[in-house]
Amino acid sequence: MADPEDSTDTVTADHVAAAAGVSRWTVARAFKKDASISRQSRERVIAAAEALGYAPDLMASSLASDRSNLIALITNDFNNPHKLVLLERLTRILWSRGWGTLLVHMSDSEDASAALLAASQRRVDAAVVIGTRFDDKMLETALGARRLKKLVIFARYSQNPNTLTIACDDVIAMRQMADHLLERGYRKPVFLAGPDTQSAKLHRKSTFTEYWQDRTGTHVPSINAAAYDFGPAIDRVTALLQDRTAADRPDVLVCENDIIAIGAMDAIRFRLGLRVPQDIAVTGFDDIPLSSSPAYQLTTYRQPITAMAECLLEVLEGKLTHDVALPGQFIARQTT
Amino acid sequence: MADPEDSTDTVTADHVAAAAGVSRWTVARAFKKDASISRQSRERVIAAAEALGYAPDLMASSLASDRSNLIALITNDFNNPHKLVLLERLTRILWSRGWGTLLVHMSDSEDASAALLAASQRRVDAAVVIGTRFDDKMLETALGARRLKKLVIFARYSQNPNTLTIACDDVIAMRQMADHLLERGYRKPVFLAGPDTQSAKLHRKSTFTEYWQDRTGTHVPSINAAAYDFGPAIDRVTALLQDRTAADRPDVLVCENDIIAIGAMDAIRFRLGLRVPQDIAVTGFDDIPLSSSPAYQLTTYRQPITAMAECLLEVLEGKLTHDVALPGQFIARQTT
DNA sequence: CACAGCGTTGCACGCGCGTGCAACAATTAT
DNA sequence: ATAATTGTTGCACGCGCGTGCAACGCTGTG
Repeated sequence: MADPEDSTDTVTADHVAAAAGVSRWTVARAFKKDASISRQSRERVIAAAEALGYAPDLMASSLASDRSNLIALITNDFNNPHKLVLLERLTRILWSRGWGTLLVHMSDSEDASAALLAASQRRVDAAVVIGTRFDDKMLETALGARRLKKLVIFARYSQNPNTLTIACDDVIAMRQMADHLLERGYRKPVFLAGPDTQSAKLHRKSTFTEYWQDRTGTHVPSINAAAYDFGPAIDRVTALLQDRTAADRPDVLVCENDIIAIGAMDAIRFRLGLRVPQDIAVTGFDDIPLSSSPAYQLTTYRQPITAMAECLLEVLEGKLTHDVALPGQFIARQTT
Repeated sequence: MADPEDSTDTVTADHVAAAAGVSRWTVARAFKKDASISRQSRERVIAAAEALGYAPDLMASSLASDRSNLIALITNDFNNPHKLVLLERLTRILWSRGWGTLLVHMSDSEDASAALLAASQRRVDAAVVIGTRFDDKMLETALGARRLKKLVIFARYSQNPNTLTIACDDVIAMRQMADHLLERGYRKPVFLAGPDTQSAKLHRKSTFTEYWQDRTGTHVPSINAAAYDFGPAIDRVTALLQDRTAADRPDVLVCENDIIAIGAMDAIRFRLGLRVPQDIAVTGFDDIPLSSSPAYQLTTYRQPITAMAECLLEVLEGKLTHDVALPGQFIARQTT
């Protein structure tokens, strides 16, 4: 689709150098932030580059240096709309700071190795696993085989020592959530979690149940949805609640995230004919766009995605080398 | 995060060649599909590569050849959950065929140039604009400045001659939708479209209104939501319907896509206190996951994403050089 | 006027692999 | 047995740019 009348192929730094009457390396310097170059040289080069339509070839640059300015964004769970929010924020912020983002699909846990391999073959400077459950051991073997400079777990926790975690502070969040529920008079919560995995999980369930135990002395039962999706949540909640009398029901379903909470609400309203929050209250986590729609008005907790992305930038620049858990924002709506 | 005890840095084809007792080029051949190489050589090389943990450097390969096997996926509208479906399908299929996907955020129309520039700097083999409205003229100037091998418009239509369109066949789809509505007895549709743009739009509105005119002789009024998001759709539909008597209302809202249809349903049910479909019917387009939830049960039309992705592969491989519009699947649910 | 000090510029070499061709070995036909 | 054919292997050169160093020119001081 290139214009045939102008098939100068690619214009390289050499062409610009010739046009500007300098050497190729001066051209490179003109495009480098803090390079040692005089103002007039830079201006001449930039003008020549503009005229020729030159832009540095990042791929060749990656080969010559040992930085690619490429980040692999690895995820698998495309059912949760929250992923879209994460992807949007990360790509926008990363690109604005000069990082390219390679989107990699990790279809299943066994596939982690392939995903990491693909990333390393592209010379990425780091791989970021986004809000995704995966098996920690699997990850370790994958890491062993394919060497990556950095591996960041984003919006999830991992115990893996070769890994850096950037996440929302589940502990602060769930305590605030519990305080809110106690204040509103709820006394019989059930925790609805996603699929149970060995690791890289969230701390929401354990924090909530332990804190609730501490404050009230009562145990919080918990159940699992088969996937982080509303369908399985509907099934699980329906199975939990059907044939129960009002006295026998929980008074609030504390859900691990919004998409599950939305499934829970659908089950409560459309399968069981009950009302939210009058019959059963519901809370979520993430504050996905749908949660603020009039149909749901979900009480939830918003992750500090932008702040987390800023942390990621610092990690990429090597300024940050330890795990980070950031507080988000509690959002009370109509479901509690 | 690399193991310190094994800092062999990167292992190149030369290392494998030495280990296998062949030349570097034989190593390259071993990894090439239809290369001229004997079976035992290949096996020796593969074994050596395995032992050393070698995988070809795709970045260096791109530099040497003129193919990067990289595709830029350009999008801007991260509000629509359908984007997540598109991204998931495309990345999965493309990676499985050896293509890497660079996710690029095109924040606004003026930014198209920057997005295309970023893509070209990474030497992408093609850029795919995904289900996104954009200004066609803007795109052309951007194309002129930064040369790309191929530019594909995916899930949208474009008149731009330098562009290839792969989309769902809106004409077939909307005629089927209209037939369905006529059959069910609806007679007063209103078309709810997204923001009005000059080009790269969809053919849904024009097809529906023209076909309806042909079959019934009546004009179809149409309105626009300010964005492809449920919030603006709620506002627009509320403004349309409030203060109207039942006789004065449309009997069906034909929406350009599901997320707008869901906003329309929310407005009808929660703002106006009416029922779907008894008071007003609603149709969508895309069949996003939420549309099948018990809360919505939306009548809609599913785009043939997998088939479209297959077409994209053929375009990338140069086997296909003309626009494609593929039929999808009509899905009748409870909102009509 | 000479010299140090500094800002600026040029250059050899290499990053890891692909292309196209030439040389070579293995196989078959004459 | 020799020549022609096919299959297999090796290699020079280059892709576009970064790194580190050496050389250059300029200013100001003794």
